[in-house]
Amino acid sequence: MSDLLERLRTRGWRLTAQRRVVAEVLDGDHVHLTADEVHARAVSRLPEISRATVYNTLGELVILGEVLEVSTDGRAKRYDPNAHHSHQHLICSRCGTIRDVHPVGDPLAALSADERFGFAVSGAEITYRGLCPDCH
Amino acid sequence: MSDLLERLRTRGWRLTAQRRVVAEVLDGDHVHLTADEVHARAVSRLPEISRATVYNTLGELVILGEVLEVSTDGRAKRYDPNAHHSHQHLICSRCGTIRDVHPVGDPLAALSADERFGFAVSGAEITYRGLCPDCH
DNA sequence: GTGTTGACTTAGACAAAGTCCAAGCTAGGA
DNA sequence: TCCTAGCTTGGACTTTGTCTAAGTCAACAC
Repeated sequence: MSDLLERLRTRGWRLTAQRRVVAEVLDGDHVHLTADEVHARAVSRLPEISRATVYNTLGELVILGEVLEVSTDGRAKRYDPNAHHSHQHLICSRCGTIRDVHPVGDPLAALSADERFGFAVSGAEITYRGLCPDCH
Repeated sequence: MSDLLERLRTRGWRLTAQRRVVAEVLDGDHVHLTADEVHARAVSRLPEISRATVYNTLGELVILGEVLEVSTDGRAKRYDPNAHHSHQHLICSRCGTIRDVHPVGDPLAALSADERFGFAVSGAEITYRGLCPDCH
């Protein structure tokens, strides 16, 4: 995570306490917090941090490619710090738990030319759904 | 579409003018309207229909399995009447156009047992992204 | 170390999407 | 034709996210 902050600094980011805290909150595997959850955890480390700053910082991290935005349920977007390892998501239909997964093969290969409607197809996001061990 | 209404009636649905209009608006291929778009089109046929009724009706159609809810961008959910033919979506990254597509093979086969984390995996949604013919 | 400055942060107003509720209406059965 | 459970309505409310004007401060120059 400190390398993340260093990477950002070399890209001209001003390293503020707020940004540091948001980056720390997002550290880890299988982390998929909503902006509000990030804010709640950030507040416990830096009580005066505002919602606007959390939204700003998350948006910047997404633009910089350091964090992925995941919107799987039409509710709040979730932020996934595992942006440097291509992966997909497996979500429990009952409790909402999200795991990062790595399917084999290239999903684009399954889409034949005449199913592409003239699009230049560049990527695919897969959401697997099922019941987690705790929910079945 | 009239068979849809008939199907719903045999399941105990009261066939009101409002529900009829919502069902009519959703008829067609590659239809992916937001609730607000459905409402706007419904109003042009039945001016007094309320937003709440459109939301209620769409929600019921989803529960009954007649319509799919698609949330691909974290903005408004879209409603897809093509629920009886399994399919995935191809979305233009610039203009947002959505097409129904039919990839070959079973996406679940790409997820090995030890990548399932003990989940009972039951399905997968794939969102392909790219630029449509008009946008490149 | 000190000063400067533009980038950053803040609180709160605002907006979009969706849910909920009490009151009134009506489709379809008796 | 009447009755009533189920449907619809408008509006208040909630959640999620964006915007703005004013104040603050990280990083650079000296």
